[in-house]
Amino acid sequence: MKEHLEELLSQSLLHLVRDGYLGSECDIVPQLERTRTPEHGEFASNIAMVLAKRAGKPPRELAQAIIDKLPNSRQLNYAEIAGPGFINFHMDHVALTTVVKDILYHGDRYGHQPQNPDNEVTVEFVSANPTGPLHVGHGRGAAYGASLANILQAAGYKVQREYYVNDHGRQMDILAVSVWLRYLELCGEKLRFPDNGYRGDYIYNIAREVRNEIGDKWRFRGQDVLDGLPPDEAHGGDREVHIDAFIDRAREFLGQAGYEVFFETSVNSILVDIQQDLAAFGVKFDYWFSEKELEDSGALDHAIKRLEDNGHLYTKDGASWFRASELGDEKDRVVIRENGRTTYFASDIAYFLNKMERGFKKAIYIFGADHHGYIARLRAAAKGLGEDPECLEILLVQFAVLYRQGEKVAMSTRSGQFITLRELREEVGSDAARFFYVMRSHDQHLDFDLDLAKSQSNENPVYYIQYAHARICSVFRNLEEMNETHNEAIGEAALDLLTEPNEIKLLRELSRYPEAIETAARLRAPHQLAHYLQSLATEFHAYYNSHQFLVDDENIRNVRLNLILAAKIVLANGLELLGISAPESM
RNA sequence: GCGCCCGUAGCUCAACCGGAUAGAGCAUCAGCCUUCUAAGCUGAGGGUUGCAGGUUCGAGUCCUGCCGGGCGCGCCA
Repeated sequence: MKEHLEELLSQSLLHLVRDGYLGSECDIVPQLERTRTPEHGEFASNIAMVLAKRAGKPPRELAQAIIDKLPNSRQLNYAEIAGPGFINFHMDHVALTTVVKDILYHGDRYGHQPQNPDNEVTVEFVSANPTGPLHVGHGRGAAYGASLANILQAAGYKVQREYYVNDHGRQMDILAVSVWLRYLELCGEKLRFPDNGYRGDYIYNIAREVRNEIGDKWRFRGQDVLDGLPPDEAHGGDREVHIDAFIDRAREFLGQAGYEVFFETSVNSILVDIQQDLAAFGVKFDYWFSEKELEDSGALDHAIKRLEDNGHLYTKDGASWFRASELGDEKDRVVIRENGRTTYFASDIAYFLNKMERGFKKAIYIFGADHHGYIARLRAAAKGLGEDPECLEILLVQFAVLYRQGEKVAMSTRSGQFITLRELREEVGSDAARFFYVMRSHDQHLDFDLDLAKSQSNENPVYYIQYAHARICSVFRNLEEMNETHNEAIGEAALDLLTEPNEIKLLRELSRYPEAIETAARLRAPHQLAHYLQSLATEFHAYYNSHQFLVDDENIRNVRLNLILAAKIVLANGLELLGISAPESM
């Protein structure tokens, strides 16, 4: 409906340009937007006010000229000037009822654009280090990323969902050592656990796993392990120095083979856990990208060489630096350390280049708000690589702050004090959690009241939407019990009977779905879809309460069934994109 | 100190390149189940969009300053 109007407007403007009314050039795309109130019709355009200066005419006069040149259309009832120069478009009834036909015809494809293979994007999200289970902070990124990816796909993008696995760095070493220490404890050794180690219960579980596999093969006397290590923070030392010495000690005692057992088992065990967790949350990835792979495949060297060739690297203090400050970052960045190892940032650069070389037009990154420093850094990297920085898009998801009994819940992975995504899912359910996470704009802080989510889960807005879907299903069940069938053809022939105010409002809402998808995709705003579904459910519930569907008159009955079937389809489509189930009954 | 994000109803939040009378839910108050699921519906009250300027036909939205909150500023990952 909107597209049709845009076409009409463009033709009118074209006429005016040809007649010399608007001056030489007119490349302005007509802006159409939904009106706030029905008195202003379905759509309004401010085009006359925008072009008034250029045309040298008062806005209202220009508006009249535009209206005069509008081609005839049976969908458009009339257009009128309002206020300072708005053009309000009042649609014909047939334009609204056609929507029902469209929806029943297209089914779960309604409102979704055909996939354009030339518009390929990669969306990277979650990418949490495999050092522990996902917590509720990761949940928001997961829900947001998954929903956004689905919405982009519905809007016609070809989407690849990626998870970057940091299976390489020092944090992983700390993890392996933490597991080894817990393993020694299980063997009966008494050791002091480092301040900087990972403390969660899951570390014990992995240690137990290793021990079940290989018994006491890697047991050493606790005293020998600790002997001569620099003091930990609690004893007046430096926790980083202490843990690094511990890592060296582990490599020394365990040897290459033994160290790998702890390292690999830890990473794999946690990764599998994360994968299962996300799958149960309805979040699927097309590609789990391994950081280690970057080094092994030569992609890392390749990217660094590209920077070098482009003249963006220099050497200082034995390290290799990227001249990021000349490309918009606040300071230069090390890519190869004095000790010869590449930095985490070097991997980021290589990964981005890899994405571009795989042919993506756009690489979308979804990061937690604490990563905002990455924006300038990665953009500099893109420029340094000679890639278009416009291909890089970083979306920051603000923190979800948990509240329990009115108190902020403190969280830290290292201390093992966090609420896991799994716990949240089990407590409030996947559907409610998915909805809560995306019902707010991603750039807003999210207050997640656990007690409220748990105790009052029946009042979650998600149930309101699902209930609308279930009610419609119930109507059709009742129809069957009455030994009646729904005849869509009769309904379609009777579309002009949909004249009740509640029906008009529902029709209007249904016609807005394609626009909601388009807006949500363009603004990277799944919450737009969440809000749309809420107001669609509102219109349905209002209709349900004011009119009977299963009436004797077969024209009215069937046309109303057509309408609510259309509503059911759109509700299910929208919920699907948000990763939420559409139950047949509740 | 420097940088990024945010500030809208009692609470949690919407408001699509700057558009018309700033909207929902929760909470509060008053109503609606002999008929398709009351996890529902109808109605009411509730606002100087943090403050002060500026830009223009028009500002919650853009610019400047201030106030308040969050986060970030490693040869960490």
